[in-house]
Amino acid sequence: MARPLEHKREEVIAAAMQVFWSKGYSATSMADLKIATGLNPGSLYASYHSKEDLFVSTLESYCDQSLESIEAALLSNTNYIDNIYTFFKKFPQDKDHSGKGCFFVNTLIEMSPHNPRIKTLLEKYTNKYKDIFFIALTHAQEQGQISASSDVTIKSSQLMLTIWGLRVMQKSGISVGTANIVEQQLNSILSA
Amino acid sequence: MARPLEHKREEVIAAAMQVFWSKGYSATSMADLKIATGLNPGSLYASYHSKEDLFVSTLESYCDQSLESIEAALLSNTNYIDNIYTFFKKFPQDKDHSGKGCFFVNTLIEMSPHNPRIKTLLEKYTNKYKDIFFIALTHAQEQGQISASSDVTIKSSQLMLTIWGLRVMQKSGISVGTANIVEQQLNSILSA
DNA sequence: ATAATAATTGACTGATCGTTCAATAATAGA
DNA sequence: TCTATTATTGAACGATCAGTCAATTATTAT
Repeated sequence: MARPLEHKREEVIAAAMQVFWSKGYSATSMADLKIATGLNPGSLYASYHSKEDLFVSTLESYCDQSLESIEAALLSNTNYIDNIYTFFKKFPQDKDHSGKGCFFVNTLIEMSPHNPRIKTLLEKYTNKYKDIFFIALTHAQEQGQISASSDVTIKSSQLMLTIWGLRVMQKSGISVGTANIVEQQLNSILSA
Repeated sequence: MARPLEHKREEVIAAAMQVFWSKGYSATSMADLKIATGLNPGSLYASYHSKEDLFVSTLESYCDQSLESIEAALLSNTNYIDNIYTFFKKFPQDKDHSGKGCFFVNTLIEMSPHNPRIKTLLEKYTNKYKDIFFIALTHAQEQGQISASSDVTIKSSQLMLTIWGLRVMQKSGISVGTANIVEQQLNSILSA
C-alpha cells in the first residue's frame, strides 16, 4: 500500500522512556527525544501525536512491566512471606532504578496534581499494585504465616507506603541506612 | 543613601515558595514568579540573581521552617512516643500539604540526581531530620517506652521512610488508606 | 536644591520550547 | 512502469523561556 514504518514502536517507547524517566516530563525537550529515538519531529508527531501522548505511552509501558514483575515476584512462589522479603530486599542494590528512581513515583510527584489524565492513570495502577500485595498477604494468612487477626488491607497499604518511601530514597541517592532497614521494616509490618 | 527596597525579602521568598512548591522548578516560569511576587524581572534579578538562586532560597526557608516544626512537635513534650504519634497522625488531614505535597520531597525527586548543589543541601537536611527522630527515640528508650534492645538508628530511618511514603501519598491525592494506616505503621515500628 | 546612589520598570534579547507542513522518499497494487 | 498512499525529512512557526539593560524613580547626604 504505502511506505512502511522505519521504526519499531516498542523500541521508540523504550528509548523515550529512558529520557522521561531520568529527566521528568517538563525537563525533557522534543530535541532530547529526537536524539534518544533517532526520529525527526515530524515522524514523532505522525506516530505519537504529542509530547504528552508519547509520555503517557511510555508511562503505561513502564507500569505494565513493573506490574508483571511484581506479580511474578510475589505470586509465582507459594512461600508468600519469603516472596515479599526477597522482593523488597532487592531495592537497595537495584541499579536500574538508582539515580532515576521510580518512573511511577517521579511522575506522580511531578504531574498528578495538575494533570487529571495522569492522576487517573496512576490511581488505576496504584490499585493494581495494592491488589497484588493483598492477594499475597491473604495467601500468607491462609497458610498461617501471619496472624489471622491482622488486617490484611492495612498491611497492603503499609507495604505500598514502604515502596514509595524506598523509591524516594533511591531517587535521591541519599542513603537513609543500609539493607537491614528494609528487613526491619518488613519485620515490623509482617510480624505485628 | 539611596532608594530603599520596596519589597521585604521574607514575603518575596514566601510568595515564590508557593509557586515552586506547587509546580516544581522546571514548570515554574519567571512570568509565574513575577505574578506571584509582584516584582518585575529586573527587580527579581537584582535581588535574587537567578531563578535557581531564588529557588534555593525558598527551599532553605522551607526546610528551616519544617525542621523547627518537627523539633517542636517531637521534643518539646516529654512523652516522646506520644509526640511521634501526634505528629504523624496529622499527615492525612494536613491541608497545607495536600495537593502540593512536601516541597522537600518534590525537589528531591525533581532535582537531586541532576543538581549537585540541591543534592548536597537536601542531604544535609535529611540528616537533621533523622537526628531529631534519633533524639526523640533515644529519650523514649531511656524512659523505657521502647525496648532497650531495639536499634534506635534503624527506627529513625524507618520513620524517615514512612514520612517520605506519606508525602508521596499526599502529593498524589491518591489515598492508599485512612488514618489507621499511619497508626498501624507506627505500632509496627515502635513496638517491635 | 543638588548630587550621589540604588531600586524599579518593562521593553527587549537570543535561545529554546512544542508543533507544523510542504517537499521528498519509499513502498504496494494496478 | 505508473499511481496511490504513507513515512520521513528538516526548515520554519509563533510562543515562551531565562535573563538583561537603559531609562526612570525614589531616597539620603551635602
